Amino acid sequence: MADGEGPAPARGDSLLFLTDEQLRKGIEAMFFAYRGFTADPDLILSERGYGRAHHRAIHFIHRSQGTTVNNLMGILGVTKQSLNRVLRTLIEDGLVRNEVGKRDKRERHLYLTETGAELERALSDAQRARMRDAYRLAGPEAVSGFRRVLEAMMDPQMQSHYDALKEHTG
Amino acid sequence: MADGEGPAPARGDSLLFLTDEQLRKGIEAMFFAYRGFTADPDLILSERGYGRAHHRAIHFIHRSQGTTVNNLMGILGVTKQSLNRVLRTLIEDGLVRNEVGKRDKRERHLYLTETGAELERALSDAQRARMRDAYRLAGPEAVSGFRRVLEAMMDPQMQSHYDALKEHTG
DNA sequence: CTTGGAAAGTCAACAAAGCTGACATAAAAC
DNA sequence: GTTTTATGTCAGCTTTGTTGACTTTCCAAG
Repeated sequence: MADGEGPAPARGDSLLFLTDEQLRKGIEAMFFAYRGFTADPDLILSERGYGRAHHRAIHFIHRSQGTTVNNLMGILGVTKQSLNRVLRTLIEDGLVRNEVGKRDKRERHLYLTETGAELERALSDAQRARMRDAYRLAGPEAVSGFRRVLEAMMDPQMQSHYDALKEHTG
Repeated sequence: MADGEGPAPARGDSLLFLTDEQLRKGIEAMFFAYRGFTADPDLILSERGYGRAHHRAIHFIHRSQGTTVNNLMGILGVTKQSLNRVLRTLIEDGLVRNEVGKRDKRERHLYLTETGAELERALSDAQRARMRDAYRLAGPEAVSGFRRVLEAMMDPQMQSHYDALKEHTG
């Protein structure tokens, strides 16, 4: 509560003095920013009768075309039943395609259809625009700091999902 | 898709070249990090039969003791009915106190009781610990970048709620 | 070849937390 | 004295999560 936003007093090189107030600001920043982060896609989604759960499924199917239901469950951290409800509507609506595995026929590999890819583009265009503007406003040095803190905030499990595609795509 | 994580090529001073891949990583970082961000409080809350909505109410009542229902609605961005359901249980359980306004008797000012403050401490201790560890891991320069990007990502409305307490508390 | 277990799908029931709409009361504002 | 504001409440609906039970398919190990 005491000194708040003043220049963060640091000891040594990487040891930080962090007041509860500074931490609280970080916590609230996450809260308010996450709202902005989802605001634009939410609008597009609600126009088409979908919700955030559909967005997440679409995003990660796009990111890893051919992924399985099981894998998607792990990434999204939801149950089979919860995910299935979302996938079923997306398949029925022709946004997602369901392909029986060749090696393992129990698995269903998930792909976006052209329609699905269109929605994905609309959603990620909006979200990327927001992210790009924020990056530009914050400046180049801020971007890497942003990412570093977020990565350090993840659970190790999620870190590995996050890292998964680093090798081949970035 | 092309060069991915390589050193971000910048043009001029504050103009950034941002590939879709870099932006996608930022988007996913937000997604996965938010899960870590809420994981610890969620555990504590579920032990006591509360949810995230209760946490948010408790947090912002603590932050601005004596705030009104109307104000809280604005901060949380939910309807009166939704907020009321949460507040009612918190008041019934003796975590929040409800005081008729002195100047304007229509208003109810909200305060945490001692029990409420205890839960708030448990929740924010956990959340601050996570935030502190992330900050320490990411290093001092990362922290300000983190905050700057998040602030730039907020909707202007939310920015003002976020800034509201900057003046008196930091 | 049989059996055990994994992947997927489905049904049912439930809960948290959001929404709209309608309505009531008290008090402030005009 | 009428209107508006702040709050609270009732009812009903939606989205998205949860358990638990059960089935089908099929890989893999015995």
